[in-house]
Amino acid sequence: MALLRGATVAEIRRHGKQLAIVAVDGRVLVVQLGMTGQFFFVPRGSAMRPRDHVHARWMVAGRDGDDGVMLFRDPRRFGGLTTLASVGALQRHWATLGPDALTITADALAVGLAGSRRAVKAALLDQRVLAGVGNIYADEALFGARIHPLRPAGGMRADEVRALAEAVRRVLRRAIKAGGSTLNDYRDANGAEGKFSSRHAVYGRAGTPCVACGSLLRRQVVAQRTTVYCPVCQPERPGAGRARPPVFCT
DNA sequence: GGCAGCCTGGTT
DNA sequence: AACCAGGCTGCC
Repeated sequence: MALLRGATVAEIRRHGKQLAIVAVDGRVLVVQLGMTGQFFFVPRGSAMRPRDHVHARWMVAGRDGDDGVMLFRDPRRFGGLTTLASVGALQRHWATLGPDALTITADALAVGLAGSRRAVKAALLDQRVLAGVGNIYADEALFGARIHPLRPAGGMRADEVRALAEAVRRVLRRAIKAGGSTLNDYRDANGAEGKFSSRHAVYGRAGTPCVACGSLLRRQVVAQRTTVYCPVCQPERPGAGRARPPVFCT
């Protein structure tokens, strides 16, 4: 099945980190970028040459004459393109995902974390619990909520779950506004880098001072992923009594 | 639950 | 040459 060949795009949807291009005839192309997948738009007449690792290309005709070629590149090939026959199939496909992280509520997050003894960071990365958070933003959100990544997921106080849900929404909103986090590969469809990496509070900053308290940030593998946190702001054993307000850096 | 494995490229 | 990386699946 051609990947939407001949289709007119009706709408683009997103849930968590998955993208869906819905055609007027009902076909759906589901896109998972993985770690290095990217869409790249080459305007007609552009001198840009397709680079390596192009796995799909679409000739596109825009409404306002912005024609060109849309490429799907993915050097590491962890991403994927899947076609579905209908929006109903898309809904079933996405039923396996948890609530979307951009709008996660404390109550919905509490449901996902309840009863689990695994590390809260592992739960945040589990797309069935929460859809849309990866390694960078899991660390950033945990820092924002002052929660140690190894705390048992089901052991959060209500105020901590609330702070964590807020931190997830906030860090994602701010990252999106900055165009995302470019470490090496990430670019938007016009080739622009994301500027949020320079504002990471913890990710990629192990061994440097915490922006909130000055303690040296610690690196530790959690849930098989590199994890950076502040051992002082994010205590392994939460202090009994009043919680300090979450700290966000700019 | 943890973990290897899928790939390539950049860094040490 | 070895190690590391933004994600996810499937096997123990």
